[in-house]
Amino acid sequence: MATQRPDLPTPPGRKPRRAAPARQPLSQDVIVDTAIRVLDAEGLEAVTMRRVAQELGTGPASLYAHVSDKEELRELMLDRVTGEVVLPVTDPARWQEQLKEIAHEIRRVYTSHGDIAKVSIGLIPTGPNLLTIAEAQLDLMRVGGVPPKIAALAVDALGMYIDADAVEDTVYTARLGADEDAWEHFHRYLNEVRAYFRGLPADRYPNIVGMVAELTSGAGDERFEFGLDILIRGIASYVDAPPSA
Amino acid sequence: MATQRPDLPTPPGRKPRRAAPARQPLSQDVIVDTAIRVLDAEGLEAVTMRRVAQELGTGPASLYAHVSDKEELRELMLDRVTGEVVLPVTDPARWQEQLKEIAHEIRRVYTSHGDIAKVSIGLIPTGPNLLTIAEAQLDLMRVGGVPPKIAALAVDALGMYIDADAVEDTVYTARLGADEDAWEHFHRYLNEVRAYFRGLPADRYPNIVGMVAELTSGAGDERFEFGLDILIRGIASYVDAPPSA
DNA sequence: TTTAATGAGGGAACGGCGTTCGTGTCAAGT
DNA sequence: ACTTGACACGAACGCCGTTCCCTCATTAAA
Repeated sequence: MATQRPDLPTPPGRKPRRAAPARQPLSQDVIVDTAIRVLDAEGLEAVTMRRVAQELGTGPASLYAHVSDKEELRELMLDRVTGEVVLPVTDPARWQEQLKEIAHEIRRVYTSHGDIAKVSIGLIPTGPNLLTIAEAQLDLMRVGGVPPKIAALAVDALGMYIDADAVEDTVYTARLGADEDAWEHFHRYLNEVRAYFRGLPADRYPNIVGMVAELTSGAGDERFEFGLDILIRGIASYVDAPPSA
Repeated sequence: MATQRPDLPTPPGRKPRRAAPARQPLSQDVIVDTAIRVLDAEGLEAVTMRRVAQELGTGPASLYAHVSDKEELRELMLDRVTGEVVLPVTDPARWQEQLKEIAHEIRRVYTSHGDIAKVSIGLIPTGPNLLTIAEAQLDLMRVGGVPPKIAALAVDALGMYIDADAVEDTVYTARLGADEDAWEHFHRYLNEVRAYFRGLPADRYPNIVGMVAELTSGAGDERFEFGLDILIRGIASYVDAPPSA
């Protein structure tokens, strides 16, 4: 950083001011901002107290005045990120499509922020942004005629599916950093898996061997869409009466 | 440890034997065994190289002759655990029920082994035990008349759902150790969440406020069963023709 | 205007982590 | 009897989250 030179005596007529003359004053917001910048650039594992502090030109101890915990910082990051999700205006005629749109949107936001989905998994959503999303989903299912109990569980199941997919996505994207040949490595690995499946004993694993193509095909988007379709169909199967509003 | 005293000369007539006289000879199997014992007792976070080594009465460096990585150890643990899953014999008439039975069985095994589900998430299943499970699931869907492409994706979606549910389950079970009053703490927290939901502005979150009971009810088992039902219904909705065999 | 209280900032340290290096030790092969 | 090679492991490196405690700018009270 070299903003300080303690080896030189203070010149006369100049009071020895604080170390960093005009740095931003360190608040929860700027900490979360910085943490997300590190997350985007190097993944969730790189978001350590020390790293964030260093990025702000200070020591790790300074963060604990604004954030109680590393866990709290992670949850704050998640809430900040979920604020980027854009929700549609409920259209009763398209409730199933809109449910899918929301899922795709969440996935888009998650996968654009490294491994952040890992924070979401196994966390009861209480942040305002996540609540707004849940509200939109519940609204769509209400106008679609899904029974309340089913709708409540569907929010849960959808969330789990989106989280798990996003995590899976980023696991293989983030392997070996975001170097240019990460894709090549991934494809190499996928081909290894394919060869491994094909080479399995056909008498013990007839279905797997016979379905290698189906099991290993599908880029992230397509696979996600299919799984989503299964879920939405399942949800829709509970609809008895048409919506009233 | 103090099993050795290099500062004293070796007494005559006694060859200075190895430190530990008759310890088990350290193999990949005993390492995985020990790791799982720690996992069961104190959770996945406690499974560190040092901890496992200590449990075996040795240093962490010794493990690296049998296990390349902590990550590899985790995957070996997962594979060992999935070996406990008991699979039904395919009965075409009950393919949907049996698909559910498998899911429940996996969940039972996972939740009986601490946070092990965290390892499963975002990992292409290549271990023999996980492959056997996938084979059974594919077989059930084949006889059920589910199109191969859908079946392949369904295996994935089911796995994600089971993993995510098991993780969520253990997150709140494992909070504050497995002390006797962990449940009480959990219920206290759940009541806080309920009160928080009820206190939300009803104009912005009408559905959430109106569905507090549905959203926060359901012990793990019931919730899991409902989500599973949604998934199976979705899968079944793709069945066009009845099975041939 | 002076003084006292407040509380954020941050240097240093503690205990623990994954992993590597180099050395020691022993059993099997020659 | 000697070599060799695989395994065991003490020690160390560079990380980590978190806490202790002192410095010091700011602010409220006198």
